[in-house]
Amino acid sequence: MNFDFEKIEKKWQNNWEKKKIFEVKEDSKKKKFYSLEMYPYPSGSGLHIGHAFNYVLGDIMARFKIMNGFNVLHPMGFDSFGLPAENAAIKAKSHPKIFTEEAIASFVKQQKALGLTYDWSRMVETHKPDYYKWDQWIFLKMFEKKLAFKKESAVNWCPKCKTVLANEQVHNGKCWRHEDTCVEIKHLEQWFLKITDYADELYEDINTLVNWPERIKIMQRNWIGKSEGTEIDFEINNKKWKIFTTRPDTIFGVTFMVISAQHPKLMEIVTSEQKKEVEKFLKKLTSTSEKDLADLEKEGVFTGSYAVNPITKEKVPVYAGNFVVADYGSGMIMAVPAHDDRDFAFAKKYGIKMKKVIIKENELIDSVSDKVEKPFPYSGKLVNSGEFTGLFSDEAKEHITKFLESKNLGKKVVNFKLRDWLVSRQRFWGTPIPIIYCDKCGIVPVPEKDLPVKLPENIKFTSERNPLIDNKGFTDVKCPKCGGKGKRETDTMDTFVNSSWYFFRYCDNKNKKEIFDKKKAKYWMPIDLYIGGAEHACMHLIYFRFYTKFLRDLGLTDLNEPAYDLFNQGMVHGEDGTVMSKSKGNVVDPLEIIKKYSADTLRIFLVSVASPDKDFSWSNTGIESMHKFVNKFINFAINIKKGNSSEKTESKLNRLIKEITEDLGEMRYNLAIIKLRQFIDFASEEKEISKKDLDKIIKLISVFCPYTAEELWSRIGNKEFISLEKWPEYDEKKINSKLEEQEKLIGSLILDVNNIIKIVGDKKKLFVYAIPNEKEVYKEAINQINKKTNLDVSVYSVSDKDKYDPENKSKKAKPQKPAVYLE
RNA sequence: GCGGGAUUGCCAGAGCGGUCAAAUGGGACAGACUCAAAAUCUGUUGGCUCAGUGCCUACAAAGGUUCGAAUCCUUUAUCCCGCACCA
Repeated sequence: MNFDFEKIEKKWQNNWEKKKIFEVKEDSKKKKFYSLEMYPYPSGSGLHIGHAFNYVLGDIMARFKIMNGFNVLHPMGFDSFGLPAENAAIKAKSHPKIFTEEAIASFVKQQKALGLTYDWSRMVETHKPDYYKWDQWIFLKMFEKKLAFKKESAVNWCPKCKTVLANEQVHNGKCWRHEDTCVEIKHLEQWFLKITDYADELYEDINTLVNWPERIKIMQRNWIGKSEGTEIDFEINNKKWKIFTTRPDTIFGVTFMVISAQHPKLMEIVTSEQKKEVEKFLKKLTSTSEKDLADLEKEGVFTGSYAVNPITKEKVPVYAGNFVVADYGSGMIMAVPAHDDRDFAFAKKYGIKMKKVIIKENELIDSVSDKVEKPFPYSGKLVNSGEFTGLFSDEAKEHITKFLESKNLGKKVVNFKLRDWLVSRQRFWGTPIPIIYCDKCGIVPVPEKDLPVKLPENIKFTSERNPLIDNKGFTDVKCPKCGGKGKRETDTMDTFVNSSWYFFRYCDNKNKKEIFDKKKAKYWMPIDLYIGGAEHACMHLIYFRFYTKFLRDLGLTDLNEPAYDLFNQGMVHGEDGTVMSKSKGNVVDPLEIIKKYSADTLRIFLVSVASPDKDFSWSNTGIESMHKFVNKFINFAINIKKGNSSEKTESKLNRLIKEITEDLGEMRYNLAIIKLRQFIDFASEEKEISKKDLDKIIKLISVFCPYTAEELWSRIGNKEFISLEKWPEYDEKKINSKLEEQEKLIGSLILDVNNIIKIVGDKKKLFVYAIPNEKEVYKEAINQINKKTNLDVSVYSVSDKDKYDPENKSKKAKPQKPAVYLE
């Protein structure tokens, strides 16, 4: 067989490219489908098998949709700003752009090899000024609306990345890029995006994402962390201080207060007598900050001040504590040691008194002792709570809050765990923040007409710090307001900014006048199917929702959400079942696989092992066998005689089309492939098949194996690209259930015969005794039975007088179960 | 600690109330072809019984719901993944 995969792949790649068949335009007459895989960071080590899996999943859907008449937008781009390229450049004393563009070229080459239906004319590269210009533009819009702002706060600093990180980029106290590196807490002035303004909407709209995986939604809900409670004013030194609590029903149990050690106004509370103690404590904190945060014991120190409980008017001591989060709520809490585990631990340690105010609902008030042996942090019935005694927690929460509201001492509020997004990075290879500092005018945004603020080409990585700082050509500018001396901001933006809206730019990537054309975006958006890994649940997948909502508020889109359908693919593990890693030596390189087998073999194998949302392990024998199947398919298509299809073939083919069409729509690629294989096993045994049916069969495989399909398609005499052909339709009427029924009967007969042979040993002749009306079924199948059993077959009806039946087996015959005799 | 998800035959992986001793692939074994091998094809692959439609034990473990459970519920165990002092 003359089928050189390498040549064929090149040939069709070229043909597709020359004819630009995957380039698309808006067409209001056609239904659109936006199929998107998360764009990669173009790392120097190239495309790995996980990328390949990701892209193939999306590509199969894209191809399926194209063939079903959709106008399919299937673009690809690169998240090409970022640290690895910068670090490589520092090492080689070069420019990150060089590394980045080399890496992109190699990515593109590999992606093209995979036979993907990308519209390359829409490629987006975030490190190019014509892209990041619009990052800056959005930043200015946010600045205008006070959503981009600068503030000093305690921030996460990764000593390895030498930059600050967003909350989302800190996992277990470590940097997301450096599992072995604890982040440090630094107090710095940094740029933030006010994502918290959208917290409630981001939280509530999760409910509209019906086609997102449940676990991603749960993760986002946890991350945004909406909780409803009460804000209460406590008086400290004649000033009101707010606290947030979800348990206002325990307010009679407050025996102390704790203010966060990081609270910016901590010192206002600290009395002069306690100042030394507090400062000692704070020092100790910074030295422990590098320890594993999770194991920190609850510690604190008395501030010297007392707070007045707004309801009981009791005076309770105020502590500074290490376990109170500074920027959640108001950074201060009311402590109820009898009903909270943490408060209990703290009170025990410092010998603070406790007061029981909640008991179990079924306990009697009088029978309860005042001693607190362990905290009871649940809802219950109030005791020792003045006029509220006897109420259940839920009603008490309401009544107490109303009471406070009536006295103007508190109110119902909603709080979120979500923090503002820290976007400043002290690194070179990112989007410059378009801000100029002027001694006279302060913070001045770069005027829109001056965008983009370009990264200089001519830079030197001399010291450890961001080379922008020492680049006078970059930093020294005139103030756009007063014309005086100004200095540019040298921090760049988090790369997650770039990826927060790239999917909009695909809709109109060459637009020089606007971020994108509203009409074009309206046509293509939202993303119909977004495929990527689950690791972005609380980073990219929150940010891109935030940006979409912001763009909507700018009037650039009507959408509340960028993607209503999200799919998380599983991980591809090494053959040993563990995560692929160089050190384990179990890495599979897609390029090598393509070379050894073919891109089609790789594609179809990747989606054949398991359901695409599940992790699966690479298998060398598995890909081997898939390659055999691809070859078998080719042999079948080339060698089968083109004539007429049997009724059985037609029946099976129509059922196959029906089922595969359903499976593909639901992304059950693995099941579709099984059915396709079974069909080919069957069809290979057929004498001939009609050209029309063969066409359909090749179309079915084309979504998995596009190169092979194109080649076969043209070899059997078709002119157009199969990639653009119409998906086959099935004819329900051709599905012959009678034939299917008969096949089942023959199958079970053969099973029985084999079973008997297993027991009694080899035989030569088979006599079948069917009940009269089934005789014909078996008669028609004589050849088939013979082929499968290698026996000389005779078929009788039980009522046949002249039948050969020496042991009188025929009397055992039943409907659907003929009697048999072997000799 | 909290919250998700998983647990199927030698392995991988379908199945998600009856048609299930459980698709499909890999592996293993046997057979056909061949001088032989590779490729290809066929069969077997829980146990017992047996010239077949039978019985038993089975889908992590134990209970439960049901006429009926791999499939639903409860508890337990193991594994994976997220969040971890958010008041």
